[in-house]
Amino acid sequence: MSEPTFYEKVYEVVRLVPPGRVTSYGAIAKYLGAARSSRLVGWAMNVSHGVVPAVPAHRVVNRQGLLSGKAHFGDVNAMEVKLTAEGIEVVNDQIQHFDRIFWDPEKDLTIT
DNA sequence: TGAATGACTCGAT
DNA sequence: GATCGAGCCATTC
Repeated sequence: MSEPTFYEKVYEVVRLVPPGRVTSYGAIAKYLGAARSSRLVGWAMNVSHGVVPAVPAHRVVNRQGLLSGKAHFGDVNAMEVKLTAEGIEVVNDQIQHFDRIFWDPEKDLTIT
C-alpha cells in the first residue's frame, strides 16, 4: 500500500467518463496538471488492469481517436466491442465522430 | 542514484 | 497531406 499516485488520479478521471463518450490521454493529463505527461496516463492504464473498480480504459484513446491501446486489453476486439456496445462507432480501430463524442474532464458539466 | 520504460503529443521535413 | 523524430514526465528496476 502506498499513497495515492498519479495513476490513482488517472483512474478517477477515467471513471468519470460517461458511457457513450470517450476522452484522450492528453485531456486527462492536462486535467491532472501534467499535459506533457500524456504517456503517464497510458502507463497508468497499464496498471489499471488489476484495479478495482475496473477502469473504463476502453473509453480512453489517443488524440486521433484511434484505439492505440486495444492490444493491451487481452483481446484486440474487446475495446472495440465495448465502445460499440455503448453506441460508439468504431471503424478500422478508429472512432467515428470522435470530435462529437469526445468528453473533457473539465467539461464534465457541459451539455452534449 | 542512474538509467530505462511507455496504451502520447507536437513540430518539422 | 503524410511520415519521421524528439520531448516530456512519473514510476520502476
